[in-house]
Amino acid sequence: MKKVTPKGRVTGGKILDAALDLFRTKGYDSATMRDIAARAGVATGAAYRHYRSKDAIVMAYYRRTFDEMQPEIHKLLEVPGGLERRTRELIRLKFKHFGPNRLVLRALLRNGADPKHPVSPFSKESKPLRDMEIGWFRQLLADDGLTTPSELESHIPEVLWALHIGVIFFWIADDSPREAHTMRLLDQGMNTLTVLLRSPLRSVQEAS
Amino acid sequence: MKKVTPKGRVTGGKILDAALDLFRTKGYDSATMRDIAARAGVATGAAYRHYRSKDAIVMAYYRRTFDEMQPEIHKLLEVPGGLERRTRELIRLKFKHFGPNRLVLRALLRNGADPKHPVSPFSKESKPLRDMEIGWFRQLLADDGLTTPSELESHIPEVLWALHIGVIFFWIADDSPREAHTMRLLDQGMNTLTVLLRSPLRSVQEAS
DNA sequence: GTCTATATCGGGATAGAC
DNA sequence: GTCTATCCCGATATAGAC
Repeated sequence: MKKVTPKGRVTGGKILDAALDLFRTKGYDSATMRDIAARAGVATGAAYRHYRSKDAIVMAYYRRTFDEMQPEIHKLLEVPGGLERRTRELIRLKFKHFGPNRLVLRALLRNGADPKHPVSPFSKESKPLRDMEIGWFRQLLADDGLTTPSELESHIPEVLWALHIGVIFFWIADDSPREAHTMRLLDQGMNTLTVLLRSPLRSVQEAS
Repeated sequence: MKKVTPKGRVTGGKILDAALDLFRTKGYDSATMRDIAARAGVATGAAYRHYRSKDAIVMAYYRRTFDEMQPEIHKLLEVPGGLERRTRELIRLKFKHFGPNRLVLRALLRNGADPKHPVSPFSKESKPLRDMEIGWFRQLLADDGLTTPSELESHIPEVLWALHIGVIFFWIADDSPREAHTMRLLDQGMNTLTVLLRSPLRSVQEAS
């Protein structure tokens, strides 16, 4: 946990890969740290050297996937388009990248309701990642002409981010075929939301 | 878990009380089953005879509180009033009764996102309780003149129930002073919601 | 600084004798 | 129903090889 040497990075990656593999096949709870370490070809103690806890492995997975999707996110943020469509596409991108390990995320969100817990999206440990994600929404809003009157006072991007977390919670819990419930929520909810965002918040009325 | 003898019911109650006591003072995680059993004056094994798991104790707490609030719920359902106000009051009632053990509920909702998990509000084990709660919302809607076209097809009460679970999730996670964020969400959200429910869903337009 | 090996602890859950 | 012993697993600690 001190320095990140090249060797350490490789081993850390091996452990992460082994863990994901086992999480997918056996499920998060059934995959023990001993299993994970064994499959990665290291001792259990070594696994704990790289990851503070079993949860931390899932966090690392989140972080890695987050990084991997950056190019697509930036592409999305560059091409213009309506707020509604772009917000929906942003969330769809998350679904696409995290989809293969949707059930693994459940393990993370178990403690998601506790802001004190390190792995909660609301924790101070998650702040750097959270701020970047909030930045996405701030830009989407700005591109749509909604610049906040006093930059410090408006929390609309944060609210949008919180809503998107809500959608993800819903998605994680959604056992309908092809997650149809979530897709419906996303389609209809985003529509409603943008309508709400438009009318009372803009000082200047702009036709869409 | 087989038969409920009078003696067993008393013991079960003692264990539940001891557990709640410890949960409040030490927190859910720190209160061990050994602690709980010891305080209740029984062996650890005995505790497991009455409750399948530690979670199951919290479920039993939920069930007991649910029963205790029934009189007030029914009173609420009897007196007429607007949909918006009554829905808000219904949720407020939950806050009132579960408030003293709000943090204990966190333990339950940890696995809330997994419909397969017995303690999830969405699980088949929770169905009886869930159906009763959905019934509340169905009645609120009916009293407001919204009878569903085809009784079997409309899922609006379920949706309302799911939203109310969302509010509770939010409440559990809310660390703002006096849970102010939740209260604001409740006030503003309910307003928006009823507006939405009214316009496109009613076949007959009624002025408020 | 990275990793192995192993011992140990704490706590949820279970089995079986009584 | 009770009680004890036991298992399992996450997490920690330690000593030493490289």
